[in-house]
Amino acid sequence: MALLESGEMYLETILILSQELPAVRSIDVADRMGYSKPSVSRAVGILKNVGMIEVDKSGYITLTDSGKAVAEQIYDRHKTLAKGLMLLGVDEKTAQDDACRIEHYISEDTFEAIKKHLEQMQ
Amino acid sequence: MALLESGEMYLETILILSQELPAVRSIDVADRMGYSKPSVSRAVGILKNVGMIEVDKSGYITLTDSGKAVAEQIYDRHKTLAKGLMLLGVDEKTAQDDACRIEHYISEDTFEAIKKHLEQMQ
DNA sequence: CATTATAGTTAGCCTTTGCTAACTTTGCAA
DNA sequence: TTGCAAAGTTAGCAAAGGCTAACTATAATG
Repeated sequence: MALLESGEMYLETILILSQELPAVRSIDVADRMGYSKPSVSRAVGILKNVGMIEVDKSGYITLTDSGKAVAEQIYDRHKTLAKGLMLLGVDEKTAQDDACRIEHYISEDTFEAIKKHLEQMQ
Repeated sequence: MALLESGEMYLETILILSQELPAVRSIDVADRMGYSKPSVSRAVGILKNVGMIEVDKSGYITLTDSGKAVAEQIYDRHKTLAKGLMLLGVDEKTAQDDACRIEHYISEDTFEAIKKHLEQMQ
């Protein structure tokens, strides 16, 4: 009953949606991720159980401090990696897609090294 | 009955072992990857069925042309990514581990862009 | 108020990819 | 030749994370 890479994607999506919408519901997450309602329902239940999000009686989802920390870390990675790949000449769509996968699989050390390198490049 | 990221890892491991050993058996793959014999047995069966490897009556495994193409692509990515990360200051162990994961998740475009960039850096 | 659309949940299936337990098969050595 | 060790297979479990079908609950509309 865990949630690993997929959990990170849910949290990142919730963060992004919370910057776009006045309130985030499961259905918004499902629409954005292209997943079914039951898949999101289960993921939301798990993320709630592990203390990453809170869901009020109206079904509005908010990130807890720890959930926000994870979401922001991943989103930060996403933006940095995507921007970096575009800097290397990769087209926007591909850069976004690849960043979206890589972001879950690199260590903190590697991310920091890449980030520093990209800063020096400019 | 497919084999995706895991299949790539099996093929890469078979390629590496075939450069180290006179012949590669399932047990060698199991030992190297730290997997159980049944896990490898199934993977070998699938890779054989999809035409990525051949297994003779003695149990010796060889890559087919298509299997070798995949294995070499992944191994090439691995070496390039790991070397690149070390160039950015990531320690060897971390670079190896991260390369081992990233190698399965990037597009050809992204890999080529990274490779070109690393070449220009030197 | 009754109906319908929207949101969420429950139950249960499927695939991938690991595992253990328990066989079978084979080869070598006493 | 018997007999064990090493290699491989079979059967079946587990977890993660998608899915559909079908239900419930709520909200909005005629």
